[in-house]
Amino acid sequence: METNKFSNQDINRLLKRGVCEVIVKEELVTALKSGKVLRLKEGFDPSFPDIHLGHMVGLKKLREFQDIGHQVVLIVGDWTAQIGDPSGASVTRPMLSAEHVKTNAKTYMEQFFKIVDKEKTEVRWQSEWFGNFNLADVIKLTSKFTIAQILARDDFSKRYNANQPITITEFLYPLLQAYDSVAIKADVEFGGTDQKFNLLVGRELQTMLGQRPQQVLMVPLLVGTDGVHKMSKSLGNYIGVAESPENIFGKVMSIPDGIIMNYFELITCVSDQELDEFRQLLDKNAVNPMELKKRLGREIVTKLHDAKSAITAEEHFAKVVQNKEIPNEIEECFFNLDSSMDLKELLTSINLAKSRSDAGRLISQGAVSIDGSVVVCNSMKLESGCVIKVGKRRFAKIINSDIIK
RNA sequence: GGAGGGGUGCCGGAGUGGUUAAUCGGAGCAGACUGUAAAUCUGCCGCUCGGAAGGGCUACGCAGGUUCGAACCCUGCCCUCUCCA
Repeated sequence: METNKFSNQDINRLLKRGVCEVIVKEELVTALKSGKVLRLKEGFDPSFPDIHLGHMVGLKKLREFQDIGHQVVLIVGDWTAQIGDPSGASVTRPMLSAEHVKTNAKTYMEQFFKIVDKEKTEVRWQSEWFGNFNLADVIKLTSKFTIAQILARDDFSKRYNANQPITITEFLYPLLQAYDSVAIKADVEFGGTDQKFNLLVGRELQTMLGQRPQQVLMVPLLVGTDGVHKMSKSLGNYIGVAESPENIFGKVMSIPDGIIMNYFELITCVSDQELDEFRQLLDKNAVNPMELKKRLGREIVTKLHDAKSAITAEEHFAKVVQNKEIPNEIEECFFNLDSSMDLKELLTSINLAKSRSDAGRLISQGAVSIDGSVVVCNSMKLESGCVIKVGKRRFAKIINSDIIK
């Protein structure tokens, strides 16, 4: 099987937009030109089954490689999941049950294949090779690297210098990931720039074991909706691939103006020429950034859902956020309105407030309104079918639970 | 094995016997404003009772102790870091 023929210009484009660094670039270019189908490795940790836009940068690039004929190998990190990627201050995690790993992997793949072509993807589980590992194998693997080498990784050295604990299992993480490359004979491994160390260990181990070292393609880290930190679930500044169109659109609208172009470039397919136009418009203040953000939101929702959802999501945003109106669809909540009505109780029980104290706070801050009028006291008469609004965008339609009986 | 640090609310990090539900920063929430769920400003930010004023309960690694009173002092334990071996 051969890949499609394509020019230097195509290769340039492929390795430029949304790519941070390629090691070794000349070799990858040669490999791409050779016409050989390359095995593109991408791994994931099934303890975090949710994909967000940050991951999408790399997945989109994988897709581009697929579209010209290359093969993706998706690795389910059912062993590394138990260690936890040492980038944070994470510690060894409890073993996930086999069942749990399975359901997480399923969830992950549903999201993964929204972007990557399922037909051109081979799914492999780490346990296929690590399941048979014994202590001798572990010793053989670990003896190939030194502590000094491992400590060269930025995350490790930072923690080490800050007198924070690092377990030996965490040191194992890069080695396991590297061995994956050997096991599947990877030609190229994809990852964020924060993965550089692990990716390079893969190259080393492959060389040691007589394989051709994989090429490493690093994609930039996407900044989160806060505009400051990298997008991550634990920081809460993420936009999930599986979220509703309304949520995705709204979250896109909440990004700071300064990172609009960054998002366009990394996670949409809007052409380079058009992006240049946008940049000029922004520079000259010739466009309201909000309009560009709306376009961005439409692009992203279309990619993750479809064009129709994008339109609905935008309408929803205009209606609810900009005009402060009530959305078309409101979740119905059942509550017994008869007995001595207690609004705090109601808000808490339908999850519009965390606790009765929280509900009290919201009421006193004027955040709660019923059918458009702001509530000032706790006890009041409610009609079945009334709409409660809390804050800017939390709504519930209250149905008297007695009626349906 | 020895010596010395450290464990505080979602996170970072003050506080070393009472006025501490615990300074401050970040996150989060709300209101105002706006060009948006941007930015900015203001307020809130353990649970619970109360319309409010105010009250009760729980909380500073764990378990005890001293004291009228402890995040703060003492004892033991657990976790963790550094240095020496």
